Amino acid sequence: MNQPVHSSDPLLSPSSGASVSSRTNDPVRTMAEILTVATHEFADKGLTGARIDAIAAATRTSKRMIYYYFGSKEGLFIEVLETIYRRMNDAEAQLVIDVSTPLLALEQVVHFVLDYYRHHPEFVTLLNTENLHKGKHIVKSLRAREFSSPAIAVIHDILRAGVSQGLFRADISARDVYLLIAATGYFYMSNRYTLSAFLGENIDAPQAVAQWKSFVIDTVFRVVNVPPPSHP
Amino acid sequence: MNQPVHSSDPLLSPSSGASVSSRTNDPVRTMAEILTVATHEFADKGLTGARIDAIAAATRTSKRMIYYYFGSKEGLFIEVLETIYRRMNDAEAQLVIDVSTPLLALEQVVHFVLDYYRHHPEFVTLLNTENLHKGKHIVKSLRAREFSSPAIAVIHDILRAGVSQGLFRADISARDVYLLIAATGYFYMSNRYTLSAFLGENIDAPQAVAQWKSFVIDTVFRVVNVPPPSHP
Amino acid sequence: MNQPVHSSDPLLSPSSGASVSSRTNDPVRTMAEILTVATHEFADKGLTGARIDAIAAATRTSKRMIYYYFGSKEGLFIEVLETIYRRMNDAEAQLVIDVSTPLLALEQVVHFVLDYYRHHPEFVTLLNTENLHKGKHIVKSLRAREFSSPAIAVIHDILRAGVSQGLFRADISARDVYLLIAATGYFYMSNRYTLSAFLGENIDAPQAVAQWKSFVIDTVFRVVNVPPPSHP
Amino acid sequence: MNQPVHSSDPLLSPSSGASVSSRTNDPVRTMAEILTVATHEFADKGLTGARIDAIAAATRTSKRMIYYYFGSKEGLFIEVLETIYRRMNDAEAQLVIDVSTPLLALEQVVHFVLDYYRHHPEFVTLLNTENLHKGKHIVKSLRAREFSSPAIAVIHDILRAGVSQGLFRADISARDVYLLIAATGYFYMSNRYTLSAFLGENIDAPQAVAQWKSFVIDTVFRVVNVPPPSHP
DNA sequence: CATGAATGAGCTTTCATTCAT
DNA sequence: CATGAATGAAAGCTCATTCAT
Repeated sequence: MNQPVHSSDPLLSPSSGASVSSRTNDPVRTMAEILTVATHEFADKGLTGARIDAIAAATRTSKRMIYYYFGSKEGLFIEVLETIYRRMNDAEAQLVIDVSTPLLALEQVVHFVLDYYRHHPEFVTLLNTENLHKGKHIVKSLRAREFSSPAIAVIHDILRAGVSQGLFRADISARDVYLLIAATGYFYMSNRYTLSAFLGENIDAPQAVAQWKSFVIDTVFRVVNVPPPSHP
Repeated sequence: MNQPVHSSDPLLSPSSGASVSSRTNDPVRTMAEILTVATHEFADKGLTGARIDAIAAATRTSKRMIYYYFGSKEGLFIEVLETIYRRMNDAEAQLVIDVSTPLLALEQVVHFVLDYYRHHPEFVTLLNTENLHKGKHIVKSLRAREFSSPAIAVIHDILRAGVSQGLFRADISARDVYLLIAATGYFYMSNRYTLSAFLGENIDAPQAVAQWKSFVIDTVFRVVNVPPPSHP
Repeated sequence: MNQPVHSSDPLLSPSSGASVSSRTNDPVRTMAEILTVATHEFADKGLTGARIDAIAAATRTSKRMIYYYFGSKEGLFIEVLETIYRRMNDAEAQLVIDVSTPLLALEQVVHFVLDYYRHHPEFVTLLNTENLHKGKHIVKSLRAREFSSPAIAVIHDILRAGVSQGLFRADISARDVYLLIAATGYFYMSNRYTLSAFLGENIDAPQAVAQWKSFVIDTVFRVVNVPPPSHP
Repeated sequence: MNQPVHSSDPLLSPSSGASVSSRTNDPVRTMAEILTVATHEFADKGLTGARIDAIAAATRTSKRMIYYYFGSKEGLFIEVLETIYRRMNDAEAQLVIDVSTPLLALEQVVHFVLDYYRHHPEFVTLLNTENLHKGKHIVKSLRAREFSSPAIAVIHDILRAGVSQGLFRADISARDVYLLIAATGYFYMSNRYTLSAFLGENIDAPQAVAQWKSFVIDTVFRVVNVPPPSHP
């Protein structure tokens, strides 16, 4: 209902590349530009705080085109969500990890996840925004269902390798380990402003970030290791 | 001064204090009512999404009174933030914990924190909203600086007791343990909608919640226990 | 660009330009209409007393368009100021005066200035309003700097001619003569209500106006002349 | 309808001086304070721009008292007008001038009037405000009718003395001379901001003011004299 | 494909004024 | 005399969206 003419239409609109007569008609580029700008605006201001005017102004196109391509503010937001999800999925999919050294592999995963949040603050705020709206947009997205969470699969492989090497305990799920890593990384990033005020320290300082990361790694190691601590 | 007498009054409506018949002039009640309603609205819609009209409509007062008492939408939001922070602080301060059994005590803290987030979803969304705005309101609040995070102090005492009983390792800070607990509880609650969509399961189901809680408890135990797992 | 076609149109309403049937999209006309109405409202009520609602209501457009074109109430006021300044400038520029008869020419200038204030009461109140605000809007206007006060130039030429004919004294500036004429005309018009109350007479009566005008002409003659003409 | 209890009420409210039991009850002082503050506010912002809240805040009393004493915003404005008129009248009445030297006396009057406007900018803006409202408040004032414009009387005496000394021509009215002086002084002061912008010079500079004043004196001399003084 | 003009509904905020005590 | 609480009406301004070309 919202994307009329895409690249999936070989006839009818020789867009994209070097078209024939029209001047700036490059729908693919236009849509991409809108999406980029919208991602920043939504991440910066939230869904209700974002302004269609502001997005249009930061673009080489006009407000009208946003409606032409995305139908509505919500339609645009949905595509923004899809985009950032896909990007994270793609990044996870490129995680190349040597499961023959499970502990090292786990450490790499922690690094990846925590760094990803840190380097993509818009991912964090956009997810928060979507959760504020009780996930109503992501469930409307068909494409969102395609994402396979490669990171969980990776962790799964690592855990299996660790178990078979006698390093890890067996009764633990990749899902839980993933959630643990995600939680520690996400929370630290998402709540950095209120945490800094609350704790009276600058949570964002490189030293603090590094210390937290090593604490998380240590925690994850303790979670997967066998023998388990002898707590009664 | 902020959560006075609501509908929870023993009798019907001879509002607060010793007045008998007056219908209006009860500033304490008026302010409290505004704050209560505003907390819900801001938690539900965010700062920009919240509507002063909606808040006023859900109140026995008028829009005008909101500005009389709170000056602006932002002023109201700041007081809402202060209120929820104070409430959490008060709740933490009432944590009565027997440090003579450190593991049990830790478990109780985890229960408390995770339950608190679960039972106060508005706390979670309001903090997210404040972080979306980069913490600009909480730093304006003078009162916010008075909060002492009793939970961290409690954890501190527990850790010390555990160490002196030879149960816990010594090189761990109460701050990190607190953040670990908070992160796992907060993230699970805050992101429950996107997580449910992403994982393809209902994260909110009582069983899932219980399983996560026990995973967190297990994780915390492993973090504090000595001897540490023998990872090289 | 600012006073286009109004009700003074020869035919009925095929508004401006070459359009035939369109009812709305005529920005030039829309802006001009807003400016005309706003000039009256600001002149009548002052800057703070003027109501955007009232301006919009007296227009075929909506309040929204005022903000679309002028950005804010102050922005609109600035353009109103520019407009009335330009109009006076244009009027002065069309003063065709024969300097070969300097006394007659001076008299014509006095007539022009005093008549201009009298026939443009909005010019007087708008300038008063701007001065109440300490000239903060006119300094923001770039266009206002282009106005060249043709009247002073005209007086300058008259004075030079008068001197070379041996009629006028030489040590007098066009600026001072202009200010003298402006002061007498402006004050009489601007303060007509309080003056009438204060003097107990109707300053506005045609006879009073005529008498004042001849007094001013006499005064100006005396100021420039050496020796003064022995007119009884 | 607007001043309930004044000093004209010997019984009923032993206010003013050192009262018996009540604390700050000094209606005379309170009213005077309100009037002073209101004069500044109205002069600074105009009638519609002035804020009752602002006036009350700058006072030791409350908003309620303004209504108690003056009835309404307009009632307060009327009394402010009366006050400044009375003050000018009083100042004029104290003009002591030696009519035996008519030219010197005239010069003193010019100095007085121009200096009065210069030192009482609020007088100028308040009159402008009243004229914006077409003098509707001053006509409501009974007291305003008592003012006798002593300055005109003074000029009248000077002119008569000058005529009898053979210095001045006889066919000139004190009213016109007064208006001429007032116009030049008032206009220069009232329009100083727009004039400065329009002329591209700082009309307010002491040198410019002095030059204008001597031009006005010269003009007045020329107006009254017959034969004109042969000042080169 | 693209654009500038237009819009109705609703937003936050302000104001002079009055009520209850 | 005095005060803090309360208020209805309306102010200036903004928003997502659509129309005409």
